[in-house]
Amino acid sequence: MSDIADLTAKTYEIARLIPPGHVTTYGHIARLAGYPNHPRHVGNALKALPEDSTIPWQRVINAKGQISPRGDAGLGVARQKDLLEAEGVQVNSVMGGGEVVDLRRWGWFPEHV
DNA sequence: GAGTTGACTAGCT
DNA sequence: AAGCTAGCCAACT
Repeated sequence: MSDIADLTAKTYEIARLIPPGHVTTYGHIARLAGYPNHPRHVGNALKALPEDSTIPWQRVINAKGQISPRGDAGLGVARQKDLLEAEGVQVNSVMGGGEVVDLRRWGWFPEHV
């Protein structure tokens, strides 16, 4: 079993632990999983999820608190924003089409799980 | 099998 | 305060 498969599994496992109404970052999940230098793969693992997955991928955003775009003209971003707002997370629109969450208020950053 | 890409970050300018 | 650079490493071309 490769380390990466382990990280992918832990990414999903940790994502499920994020409480509704909170968000965390790619880098933090990578750290909790024990792979502090692999934040990119966390994103890669999440983008591979099917749309009807039970994993709350919408609660994972980047370290700046922004919803990362994926070159689909913002469709995925809009869907993610909807899901977060439905849980009570405030998502602020930024000029240019970006969406941002205040990590000081909605962030979930446990030391370990 | 080498080069490019990316749902990232931390640090410097 | 906002933007750029370097570092990172698996997946894809």
